[in-house]
Amino acid sequence: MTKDDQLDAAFSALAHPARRAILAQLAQGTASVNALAEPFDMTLPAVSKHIRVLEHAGLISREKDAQFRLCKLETAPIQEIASWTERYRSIWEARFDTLDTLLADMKENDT
Amino acid sequence: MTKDDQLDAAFSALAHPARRAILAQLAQGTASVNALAEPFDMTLPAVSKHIRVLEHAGLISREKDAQFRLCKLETAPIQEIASWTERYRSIWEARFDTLDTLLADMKENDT
DNA sequence: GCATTATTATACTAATAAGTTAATTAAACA
DNA sequence: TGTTTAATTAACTTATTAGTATAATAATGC
Repeated sequence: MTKDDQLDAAFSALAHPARRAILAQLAQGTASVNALAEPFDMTLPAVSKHIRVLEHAGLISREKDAQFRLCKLETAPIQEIASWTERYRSIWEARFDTLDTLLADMKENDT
Repeated sequence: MTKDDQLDAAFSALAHPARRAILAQLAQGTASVNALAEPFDMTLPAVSKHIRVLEHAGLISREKDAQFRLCKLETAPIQEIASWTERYRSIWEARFDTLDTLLADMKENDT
């Protein structure tokens, strides 16, 4: 899988609020599928599918524990995304500086 | 539009390599639709649609200039995503520390 | 006014996504 | 062994996505 494919999968997986909510739950620690499904107004197979999508994107891993499948957050794809956003930081900071200068100017000139 | 919807739109828009490539082009400065389409092996209407998706997600804005529609990168949604990833930074740093400690341990004990 | 250039709209196809219900697998437990 | 609990698979529906070709709009420049 190319880097682009990995980003495709990660961005696409994160483009659903239920899946982001599942990751937020997993930030508190590992959990079973049933536990993860509990807060949602959705059938279990639907949640199961969301979990598969997250796993396919490498955002979670799974471990069998008796009759449970414990899900665990994996951060690598999130780090990839964070690093992708960094390429744009200089742009937004430059624009913020511009806005900042403009605001300072306005204050100085009492406009 | 709720914050969740904004993130949905942004993540979803970024889940296509052509759209990320368009943003990369726009990081160099504004550009017309034709200029943006040039590097792609794709029809113009297809690129036009990708641009609409980016605009809908707030990732670009447009300005009419004669017969051209100049596209401009907008960083707000990228900042939102960067900020979303930050919630998980403590987790990946903690794990890195663990790995780090483990490696140091191995070295110390010559295992 | 008319041809050219830039862009979008329309109409269509094929693939994928998100959800459902019902059936199945697999381990635990009594 | 039979039942319960956990989770997935299968089959299906509906909606959306990504692309195409072709037609339409809109401004420019001769």
